[in-house]
Amino acid sequence: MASNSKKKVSKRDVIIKEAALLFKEKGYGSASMRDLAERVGVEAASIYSHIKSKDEILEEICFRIAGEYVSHISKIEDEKSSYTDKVKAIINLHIRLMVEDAASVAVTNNDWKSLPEPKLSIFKTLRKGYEARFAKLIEEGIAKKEFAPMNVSVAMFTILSSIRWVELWYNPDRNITEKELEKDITNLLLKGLKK
Amino acid sequence: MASNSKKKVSKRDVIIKEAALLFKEKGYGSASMRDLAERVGVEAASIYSHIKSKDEILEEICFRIAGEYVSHISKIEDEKSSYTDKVKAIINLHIRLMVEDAASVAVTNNDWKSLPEPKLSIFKTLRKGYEARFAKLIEEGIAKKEFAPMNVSVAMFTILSSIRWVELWYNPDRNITEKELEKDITNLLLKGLKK
DNA sequence: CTAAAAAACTAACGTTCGTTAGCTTTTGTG
DNA sequence: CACAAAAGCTAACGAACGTTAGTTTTTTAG
Repeated sequence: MASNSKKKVSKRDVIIKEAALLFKEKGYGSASMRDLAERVGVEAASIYSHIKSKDEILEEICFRIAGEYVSHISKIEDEKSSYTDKVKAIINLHIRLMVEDAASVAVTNNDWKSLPEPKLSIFKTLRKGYEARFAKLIEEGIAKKEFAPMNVSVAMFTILSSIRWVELWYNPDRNITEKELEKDITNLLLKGLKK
Repeated sequence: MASNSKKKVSKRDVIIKEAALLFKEKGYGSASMRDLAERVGVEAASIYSHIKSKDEILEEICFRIAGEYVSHISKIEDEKSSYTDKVKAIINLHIRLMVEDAASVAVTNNDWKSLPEPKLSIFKTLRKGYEARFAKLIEEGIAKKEFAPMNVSVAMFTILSSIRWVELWYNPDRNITEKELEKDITNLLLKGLKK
């Protein structure tokens, strides 16, 4: 019988998804291809029918997530809204990505340092660019008196990293919805920013 | 007699300090004993004159940091001060530890998952206990109307993880002092908490 | 149904890993 | 100075690692 009805999820995607879970659990350096193979239900060597190397998996995870951030911040910059709403949109973006794809976000946060050159340098540049654009929004918000004067880097990094805990804590069974989570975190962080 | 706890910095301490830097840089699983030996200026096998295993180094780092947190929160609980000041004291504790021993704190945050059982379970219990005590302070602060009503877990984890970025960013050469850093972060987070 | 393409398997490669054994050198103490 | 303890060295072990080669099975397409 036909095993695929429509657009099927490729085995490659299954491998990368499972790898994200594994890397999150054990850390990239401590996770082996044989661990991964077992989870996928296949011999270790068979994985190489779908991917070129272990490094390639990490690259794919990190750059997909980085791409999500970068593509969304462009939209946010272009919106005709207050800086408060722009920052709110960034916070919501980070929470949504974390909730929707916790494993990949966690791996990107924790294991990007294991990217091999030259991908490591490219990733760092991407991240630095994203941070610079976020910082600029905060800076302009301060200039327009929407936010209180403060060290822009401190504000930005505090906001960015304050969302990381969600990875360790959130799971859909908890009696708090994504919406409530967003509301509470956004409120907590925005009050601190406001003038 | 062993010159362990006397005046001089033992080689064992040097090894563990260097290991913290190495583990922070590459991640525990990706760092090898030969990497570590090279940094210490010794052959890999010689390290085993001072420590029992690679795992033991990770344990020592994680439990020393965990101990710092636990011992300080007892003092903070006992102080006769407002809940605002208690939370402020916890934030300052986290910032100070991060600035004073960035590498060990980073390793504890990133690599505790690699602790071997039964140490892993013990560590988790320690951390859960610490979090429960911190949460209780926030809860009481809300009850006493010092803080606005909100989800206690969300507030606690947001505060706890918001300080982690300092590891990636802070270095003594930056033109911001630890005091300024403390002031800005504390202000940002406390305003969000306040009623 | 057939044949090619894709994906799985077994086996093994060369490396690197954490660690041990056994010997030599350095250091601290009386 | 004597000499034991501490700390270093070289060599090597077995295990695990990422990965490749070669073969067989499964899936896909005409």
